[in-house]
Amino acid sequence: MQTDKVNIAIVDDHTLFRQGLAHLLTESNEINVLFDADNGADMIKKLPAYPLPDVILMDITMPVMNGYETTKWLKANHPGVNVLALSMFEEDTPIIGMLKSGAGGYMLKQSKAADLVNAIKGIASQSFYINELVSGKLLRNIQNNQPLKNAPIGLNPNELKFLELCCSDLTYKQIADMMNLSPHTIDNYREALFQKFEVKSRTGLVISALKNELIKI
Amino acid sequence: MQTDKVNIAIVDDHTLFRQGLAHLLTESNEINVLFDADNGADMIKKLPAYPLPDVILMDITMPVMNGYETTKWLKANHPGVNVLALSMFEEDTPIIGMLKSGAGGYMLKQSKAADLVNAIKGIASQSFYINELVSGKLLRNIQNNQPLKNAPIGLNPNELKFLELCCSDLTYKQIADMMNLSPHTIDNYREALFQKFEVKSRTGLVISALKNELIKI
DNA sequence: TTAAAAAAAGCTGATTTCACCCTATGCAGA
DNA sequence: TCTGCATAGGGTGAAATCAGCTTTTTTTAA
Repeated sequence: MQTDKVNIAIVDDHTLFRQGLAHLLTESNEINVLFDADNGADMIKKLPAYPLPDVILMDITMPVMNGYETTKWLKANHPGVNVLALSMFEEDTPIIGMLKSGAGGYMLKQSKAADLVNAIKGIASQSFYINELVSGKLLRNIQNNQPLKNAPIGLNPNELKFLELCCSDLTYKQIADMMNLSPHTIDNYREALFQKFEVKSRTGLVISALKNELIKI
Repeated sequence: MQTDKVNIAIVDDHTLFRQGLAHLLTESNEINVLFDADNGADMIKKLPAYPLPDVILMDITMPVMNGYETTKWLKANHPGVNVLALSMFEEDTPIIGMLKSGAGGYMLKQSKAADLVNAIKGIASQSFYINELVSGKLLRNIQNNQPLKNAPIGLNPNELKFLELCCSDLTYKQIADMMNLSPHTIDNYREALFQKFEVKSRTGLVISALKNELIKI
């Protein structure tokens, strides 16, 4: 019946995906899509105009305000709203990162629609939804009992800026100039990021950053 | 009326996107989605089971068989079927590349649904659909009258394999070992690809390959 | 079968990147 | 006040990467 429907919102920067998903979910008759938004900032702007959603489907990499920040904002300002992360990648970092930011579940865009509907219903009723993908990561996290990337998203604004400039044909020297910093300082950033991402080359860094949905190309 | 509907198929490896889009387009009442497929090989398998589509919406980067190959196969085996490329990027290379492969149009996944419906109807009736994105590229192609990347997709299997291995933490030496080639030969590939992509570093190469939808991470 | 083209392998040197070493400053908490 | 920590800056040397050119082998086409 109408009143039992789960009210959701969708935040993703690809219009066709977002609107397509809205139609797909609406057809399930168990979900009501209140609104959709292009990115976190857009969502914050639209939020007051609608009833508070039960669940928000959240993309991670988006322009202006990404999924990590937006989820943290939601938990600070509307702790009752549940967040279900939607991503293309199944790396440790974005999964743990989104959960730590406050998401109650993590689904791949390669999922089947029925599984997504289940996840939305689960998260609406229990505030979390642990699928195999997530439980596997959590289990390994415990079994290895080393903290296993539980704080890998801690990038300061300068490091993030550097990371973005890394994804280009620019040399480190050129990046240093663009950021008005000494090449040595840039080298510190490089060093720090190599350790955080456990990579040995700039290329590895770029690939990791993309898979961890920290940057967008 | 029913019989005027445009029959289409959707080929894309992200299930939620593909199915969402199918629902979205079905609602327009002008489009009938016959079937969808995970990649080119899957499409070829499913094609005989349905009436021949008027238009096929084609993603570019897909596992097993990508959009370029699949479009070429369609033009060779079912020249009457129109292909509309769907991509996240607006680089020259994939646009020109898909058009050369035989696509009749090119749309971004950031497009609005109404624009996509227009493109589908246009391509169904005229076999092509030239939006601003495509016409701009074509115009520049003529104005600069240098061939402007009209043959940038010409990678042999070894180069493609090398390109994929480049998107990692591996050193060139390790790549040479994995491909059972001398590091010097690898250096030749690197040199050739740097020229084709007009880049000066391995990082630039990786970013270009991703934007040109030649590889998938 | 011979010439041309392409692929593979090689060399050298300049530049960039990588890995470790260090110091100084400012700020928060014990 | 002292300590720890994060940020910023600096230096050195080894390794990897980049750029350009040459040679050999294989394939293709005339």
